[in-house]
Amino acid sequence: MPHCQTLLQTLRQRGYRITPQREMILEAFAHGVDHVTAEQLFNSVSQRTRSINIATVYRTLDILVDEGLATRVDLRDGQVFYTTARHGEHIHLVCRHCGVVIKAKHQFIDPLGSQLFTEYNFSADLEHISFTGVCARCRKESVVQ
Amino acid sequence: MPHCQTLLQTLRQRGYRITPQREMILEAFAHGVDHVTAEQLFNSVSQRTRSINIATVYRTLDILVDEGLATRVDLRDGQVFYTTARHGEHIHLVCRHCGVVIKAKHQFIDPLGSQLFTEYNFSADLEHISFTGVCARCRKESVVQ
DNA sequence: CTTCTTGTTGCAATTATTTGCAATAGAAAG
DNA sequence: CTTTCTATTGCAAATAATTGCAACAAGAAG
Repeated sequence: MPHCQTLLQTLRQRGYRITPQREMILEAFAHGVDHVTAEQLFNSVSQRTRSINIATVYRTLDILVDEGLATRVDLRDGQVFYTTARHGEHIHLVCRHCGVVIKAKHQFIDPLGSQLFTEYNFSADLEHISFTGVCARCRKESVVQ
Repeated sequence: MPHCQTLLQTLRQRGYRITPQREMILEAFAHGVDHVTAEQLFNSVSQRTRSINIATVYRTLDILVDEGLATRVDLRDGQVFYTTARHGEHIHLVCRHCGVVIKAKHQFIDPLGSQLFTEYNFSADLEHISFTGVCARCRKESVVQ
């Protein structure tokens, strides 16, 4: 079953209505690249139909995030990206100096997830976590702390 | 030495000019509450002077983040907060369902920081990290995954 | 103290995101 | 299939955040 079908079914199960707009947004979202912005999704869907509004894209993405089906990734300089669980789990290491994004092995974060659950009864969404910091090159080049 | 003086000195050392606007913003930032929005800082400084512009607040906060002196915390529903390193290290657990924020012990994340440094030579900013997820109550009440 | 360089500011315009509301249309029930 | 309820949409307006640019001023140099 394609990933977008999974998303649609999940939303339906949770009481959301499936509209043509949502179908198209979810299809573009699930089949697209790793990270997309709301704007990119809107443009993608716009090529197929005129019955789509940027507000609807934002609202649909909000639902996905609230339901844990997507993650909002703030990769520096204000650009907000969205990503699905489909693209394999990994950690993003974002350099706040040069903006480079390093994909790190996800396993490093597993112990943390367990601890947060045990200690705080909190189920953290760690599928697509991202950390900011300074990469090796920028640390060498400048006196950036 | 007050925290705002430390911030000022650090910025000066790194080649930034110290303007009255920056002094006032940093003082409000360092002496204020744990988390503030750009808007709140602007209002705070506005009470003292008319020589302040919201754009300057945003630009100053951007510098602080780039320099690792502040952290941008996206606590759900679009509100962006900023926090300094002064307020003790801790992890934020933000429920994506009800929005509650739980402060967790910071020590849980230390091993991760070491691993990222060893494996990727990446120096992650883990002072004020925040994770989204679902809190215990919301997990009980609904069928939220 | 004065000069000079260039980083910083304020303003206004732009872009990004959210929201209120009336019209529309899923989907459950008959 | 039709009705009914109400979630969802599109639109326009509101709000949040960013950016270009000319005027200004911090701070180094003399």
